[in-house]
Amino acid sequence: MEPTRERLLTVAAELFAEQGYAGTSMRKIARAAGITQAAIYHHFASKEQLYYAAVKFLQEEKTTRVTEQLATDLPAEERLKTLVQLLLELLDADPHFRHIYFRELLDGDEIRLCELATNVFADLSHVIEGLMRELAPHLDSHLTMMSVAGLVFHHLEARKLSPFMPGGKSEHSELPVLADHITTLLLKGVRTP
Amino acid sequence: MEPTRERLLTVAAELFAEQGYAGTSMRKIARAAGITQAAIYHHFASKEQLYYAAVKFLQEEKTTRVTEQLATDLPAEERLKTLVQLLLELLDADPHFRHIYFRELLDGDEIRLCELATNVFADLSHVIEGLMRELAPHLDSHLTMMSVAGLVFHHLEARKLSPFMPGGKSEHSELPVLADHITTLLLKGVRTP
DNA sequence: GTCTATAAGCCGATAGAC
DNA sequence: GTCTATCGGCTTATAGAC
Repeated sequence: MEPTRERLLTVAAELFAEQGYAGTSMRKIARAAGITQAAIYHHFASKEQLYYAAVKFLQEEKTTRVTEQLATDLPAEERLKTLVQLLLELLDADPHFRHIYFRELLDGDEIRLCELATNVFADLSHVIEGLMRELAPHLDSHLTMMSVAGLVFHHLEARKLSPFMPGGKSEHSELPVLADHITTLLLKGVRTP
Repeated sequence: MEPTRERLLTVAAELFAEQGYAGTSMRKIARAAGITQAAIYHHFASKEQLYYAAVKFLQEEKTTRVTEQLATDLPAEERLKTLVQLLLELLDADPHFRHIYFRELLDGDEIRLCELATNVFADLSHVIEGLMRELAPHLDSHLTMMSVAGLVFHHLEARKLSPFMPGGKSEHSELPVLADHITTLLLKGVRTP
């Protein structure tokens, strides 16, 4: 791919993730990419098309590592631990992807959400759903998978809010602490010591 | 309160929740409120002050019902069921509040998140945290409380995405189904049938 | 492939009449 | 308390030179 086009996609994805669609102007993107605003239109027909392309670009090659590391013959409980830890690391390292996920959940129409599910989450969600079916055959594996996603995404994103909530401590932002909490909750619930 | 001011707060809260801060213009708000854009400035000094006031307005009297219904002498497990069900109903009925929560999580600075935690969530979060401490003394009650919030918020918001994810069915959008799933997961985890 | 220049319109905010 | 009119600036997008 042409370097300018790729640079545009990179900076656009960052800005859209940080400031949202309406909050990001073509001028900001151009300045961050080191060209003028008019030059963007040589690469993309409109702001909306640039947004779509940037979101798609941000999503590529995101899920391979997780699916690979889960294809082992370890017991299901161990694979769940690995899964939660990897998801936390992956999404912690990529706040832009996380933010775009939330923004699409809020603003995305059916078409974009369908694309998100099929193009980005397809492999990963099937692996998670399969693991949950193996681990908890008596539960609805779709809902269990969505619970895993909700726990990971929300705990990571709520670290900004967490210090102001009752009992919030700085350790609650550490990934191993979150991983241990989520894994324990999923495996045993709140009742079993 | 003057009726125009209250109408402004209502429509502004809706628009900010639906389209975000940058995506909502003073002209849109004015049109929805039935006055001209300039007239808003008689009631609020700036767009930012209107946003703060609208968010605060949306948040008032949101938590009283939950805290009241949890102040019973039922066993802790029953109170958890009631809590999850009430939270789901409350947040399902108020998508604007839900969206503002996510938008503040993404865009809010420390000051606004601190205000959110103390002005809006204070009572409710303390009640939930206390319940979780009673129910699971061996776990970190802060993290358990944040998990409850994450599960409820995410399951409700992800209903738009859910149909495109593996195993997604229309029943997964029904509140009793979600309530049962979340409660079971919290109480027993995924392993116990 | 990038530039300058510009069109056409929306933005937040203000001034002043009523 | 709401209006009309307006300012200066920013927006997306296009035209045309290089």
